[in-house]
Amino acid sequence: MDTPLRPAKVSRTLLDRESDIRPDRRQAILLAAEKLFAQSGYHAVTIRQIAIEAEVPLALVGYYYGQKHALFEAIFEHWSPTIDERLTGLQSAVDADGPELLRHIVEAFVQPVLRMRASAEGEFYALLVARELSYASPEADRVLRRHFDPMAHAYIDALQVALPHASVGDAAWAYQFALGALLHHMSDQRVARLSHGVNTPNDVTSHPMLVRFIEGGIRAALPAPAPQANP
Amino acid sequence: MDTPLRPAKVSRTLLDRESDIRPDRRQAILLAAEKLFAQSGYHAVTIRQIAIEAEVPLALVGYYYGQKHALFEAIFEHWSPTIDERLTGLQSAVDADGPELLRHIVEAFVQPVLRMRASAEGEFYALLVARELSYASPEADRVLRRHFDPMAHAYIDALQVALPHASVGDAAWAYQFALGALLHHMSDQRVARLSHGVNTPNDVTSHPMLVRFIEGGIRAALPAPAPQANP
DNA sequence: AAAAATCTTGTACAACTGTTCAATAACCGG
DNA sequence: CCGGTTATTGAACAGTTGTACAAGATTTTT
Repeated sequence: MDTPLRPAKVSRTLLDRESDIRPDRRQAILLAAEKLFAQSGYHAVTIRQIAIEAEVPLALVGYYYGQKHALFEAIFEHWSPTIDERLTGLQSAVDADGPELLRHIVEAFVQPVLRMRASAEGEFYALLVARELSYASPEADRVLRRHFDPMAHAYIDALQVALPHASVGDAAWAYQFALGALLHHMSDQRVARLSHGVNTPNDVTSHPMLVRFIEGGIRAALPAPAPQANP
Repeated sequence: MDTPLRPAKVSRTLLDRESDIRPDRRQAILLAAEKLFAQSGYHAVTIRQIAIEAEVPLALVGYYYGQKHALFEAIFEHWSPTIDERLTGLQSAVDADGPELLRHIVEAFVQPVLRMRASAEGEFYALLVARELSYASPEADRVLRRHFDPMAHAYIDALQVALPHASVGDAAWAYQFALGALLHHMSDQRVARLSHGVNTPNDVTSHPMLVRFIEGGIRAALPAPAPQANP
């Protein structure tokens, strides 16, 4: 029933020497699970596949993470500091205020995710978030409520600061539209095909386009009396 | 190896009497699979669950549809006429032309899907499309290429007609952003929670907001010299 | 009514699933 | 070097999975 929760690291004298003496197989399992879950989905991946990808024996997966759904949730627990970073980044944008507040909010919304998707470490986590959290499964629901709902509320509140005439409902709709554009941009693999090879999935020129799309979309969707003074 | 492909209906004398004499268990299986696949995902659903949902014995699923992936693809084959309808709807919008062409294209893009999501028959199919086709699995890839790529190309071409200064790449990015907003709006189940109960998933007031979001987003994302004459 | 085609069903199987456990090895502070 | 903790491993378990098959029931055609 009770599986060893992070039993190792605390008793090691020198964490720096870990990589010299023994490879960190705990993290290897987490990375393998992250990659495979992102590529094929939670239920399509077996623990044996994860063990093979991580190059560890099967039983070690259960030793470190217990049941399969605990391994799934451990991935999001591992990345939860990045959510705090996103929240502070949003807070800076809101505190700065100014006439271009909405654009700064959108940039704080989009850029950390795009950077994560482009990095080698965060590539599969970004894919995982985009693909796997849309289901109404108990696992996805728990992850959403625990890790992502607070951030969503923060962005919705920020949108209302930037657009005072928008109601909570309007801001929530706008957030949902923006989130959809962002998440689909993470996981889409057709863009090269559909553009006849012109676009590539990680093309940086798409980043400012996505920011303008979301900002312009929000301005057009919400009934704003006068977004920029023009008397 | 070879399973009976639609063996029944052709030999029936009166299709109208079918419902009187015997229930259409073939369609019951398809509907059950559609519902369960949409709710939990392809790999999370077992053939036994489908059989129970359809109230048929287990072996009947394999009798009608063969292997599991064939049942999955049969769902999209069943709905393929709706894609033709969307294509003709887009063609009408493009043919009409006029100064508000972009808005009509966006409406032709959004409205059939929203209507399908709101209907009792198409509810789960819309969910299925939004959730299950983002993976790089062989099944999803085949469905995308066969059923959805042609429609995507048609919309990208239409966007270039409405915005002559946009390149193929620009139009493809815009289509991807718009598709993301639309698909996430189909599958999201947090909107009530995030809006503190103000919004509901099938609230019709969100429809014009989504249209304005996508149209305004495209206009802002793409470098348009003068979308509306204003000398 | 006989024959052929189609539909229905219980049952079985081999492969795979997540999970557990006892035994062994490695490491640690003392 | 020694007890105690942690890590590692192969093996096995019971349950579930997709799929196939033969036998029977029903309908359609001849």
